[in-house]
Amino acid sequence: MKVIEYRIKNDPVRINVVEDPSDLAQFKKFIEANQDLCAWDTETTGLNWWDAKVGTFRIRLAQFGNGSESFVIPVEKEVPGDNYRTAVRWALRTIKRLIAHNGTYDMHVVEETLGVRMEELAPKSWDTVLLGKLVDSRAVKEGGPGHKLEEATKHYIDPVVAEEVKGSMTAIAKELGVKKSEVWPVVPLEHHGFNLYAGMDPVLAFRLYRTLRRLVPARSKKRGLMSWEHRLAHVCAKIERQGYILDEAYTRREADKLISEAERWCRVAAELGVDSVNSTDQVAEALIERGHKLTEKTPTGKWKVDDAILSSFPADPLAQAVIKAKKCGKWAKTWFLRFLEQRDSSNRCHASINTAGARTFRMSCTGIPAQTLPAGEAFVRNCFLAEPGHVTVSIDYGNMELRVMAALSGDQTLLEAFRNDADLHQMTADAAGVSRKAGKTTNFCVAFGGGWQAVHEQAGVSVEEAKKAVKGFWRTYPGVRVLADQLQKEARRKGYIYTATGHRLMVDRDRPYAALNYAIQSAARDITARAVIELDRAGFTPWVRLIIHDEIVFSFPKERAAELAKQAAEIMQFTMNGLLIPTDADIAEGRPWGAIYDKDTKH
DNA sequence: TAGAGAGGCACC
DNA sequence: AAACGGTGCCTCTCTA
Repeated sequence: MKVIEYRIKNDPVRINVVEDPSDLAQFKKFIEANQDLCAWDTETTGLNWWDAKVGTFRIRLAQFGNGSESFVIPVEKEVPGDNYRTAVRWALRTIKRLIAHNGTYDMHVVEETLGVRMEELAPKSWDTVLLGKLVDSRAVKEGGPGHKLEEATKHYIDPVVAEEVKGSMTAIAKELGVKKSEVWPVVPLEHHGFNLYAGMDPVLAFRLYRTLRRLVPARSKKRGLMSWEHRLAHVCAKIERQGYILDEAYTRREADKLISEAERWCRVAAELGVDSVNSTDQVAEALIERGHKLTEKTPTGKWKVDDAILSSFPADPLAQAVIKAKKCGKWAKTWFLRFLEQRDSSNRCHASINTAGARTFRMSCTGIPAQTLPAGEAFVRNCFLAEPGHVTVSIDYGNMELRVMAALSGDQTLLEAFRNDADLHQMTADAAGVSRKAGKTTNFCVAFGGGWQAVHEQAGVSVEEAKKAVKGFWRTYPGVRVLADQLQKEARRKGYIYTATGHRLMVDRDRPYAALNYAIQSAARDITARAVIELDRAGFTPWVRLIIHDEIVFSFPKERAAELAKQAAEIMQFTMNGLLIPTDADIAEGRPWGAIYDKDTKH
């Protein structure tokens, strides 16, 4: 056993690094003594846990600890009897309460590499990222504590420790002469700095747990949010695990087409003097040289050269080439090539779902960036297929955020409009004496915390019409005014608001108007989250593929698709303060996700 | 040479 | 009185 002595402020910390199977006796003693509550973590070769089957992803270390002592187990090292791996499996199953920082990842790791199912661990896990979000959901750049281990350590424990831990892997990479992103698979298991870094993780997670638990607002606790958020995370981890089938042939074909198209337009641009179409500086300079007048600048004083500006020179071959080259290149790399790179050995892509990603707790999704795929068309969505013999089904909420606004405010006119299925956008337009477009944009802008300026820019209507529309909105729906004022007052007085479900959301002092949107957005997220949990209870999770704000995508067996869609839609729909948030199911005729759009366009 | 910031563009 | 909320990700550019 190698022992590393460390200090957090003045508290001694002891890190025991197992060097020989005979050291495991001491480890087992420690686990037995700490089995009621113990923190853990893993170090791995990379992030793609789904590649464990093909061996390009491996677990290297597993660590367990409390606030003052930890053990580092070199699981990657092969020893007779497989003792290290057996000991880790035993520890994970013996500990009654596990603490981890972003534990979903580690659960994927040990499931794929050690065969410990996440179903065994998730129900007894606390995740310090989720607890941190409940305390303060803001990122560092938003003035909050942040949620990475280093950030949370800096904010809640000790900045010196955070700096040393954060800096240690950078220093090791430098020492080994590799990039920081490449250090994980090559750093020797017994490297002192690596052992310190690894051994400190569970110690910090344990300390964070103790601190954060106390700081979770009483109201959130009373509403059961701690366990509710963990349950949601568990369901989403199962969705990540099963993944979504990639249509490899289609994806490759479309990628190739886009790449050659992009190359063709890049050559045209190069002949006209721009060899880097994504460089706004170059493009601006070339356009000016070609005699065009640029008028708009960015906030930092550079020439603005976006799609709208490029499109204003329809006769210029350079502008057109830049538009096409950028679009094709971006689409190829962001969607098609990325999916091909990310897929596992059985051609499935695994999204990474951050169940409380945004400061409003809205989920965010990477890997399959489901929330930013081009909407309303099949092109990119066709990369993903329902299982063989299944069809894609998409169920979404109708007018979710506006209905939530109505339900939260209790505004009688809005509620009445929704109950009668009235054309709300026309209603706003008529009440304000403006166009339908101005009315529709106003409805959304107000829910986003916007004013006439936003309506003017987005709807493309005159300043006068925009002002008239916004004024009309507040006059017509006075209940929303009351709600917005209450929330702003609360935000100004306390610096935060509580949502309908009991989440505390910090509001910037200089942007109190954002409170209305936070309340709406967060409540809407909770309705979708509730649906995800209820669908899981009803056994639907194996069919869930993606969650996209107000939409859930399923792969249902073809013969049962209509029946299952109906059941799922009923589970998802929700009555909030007496107002129904209805759901609508789209059943595709085939396996590709995009087929739901083909169906629409046929009619 | 990695990381951060900015610009741009995809979405709810 | 008025105030546009929340994301992911690619590329270029500058900095340390």
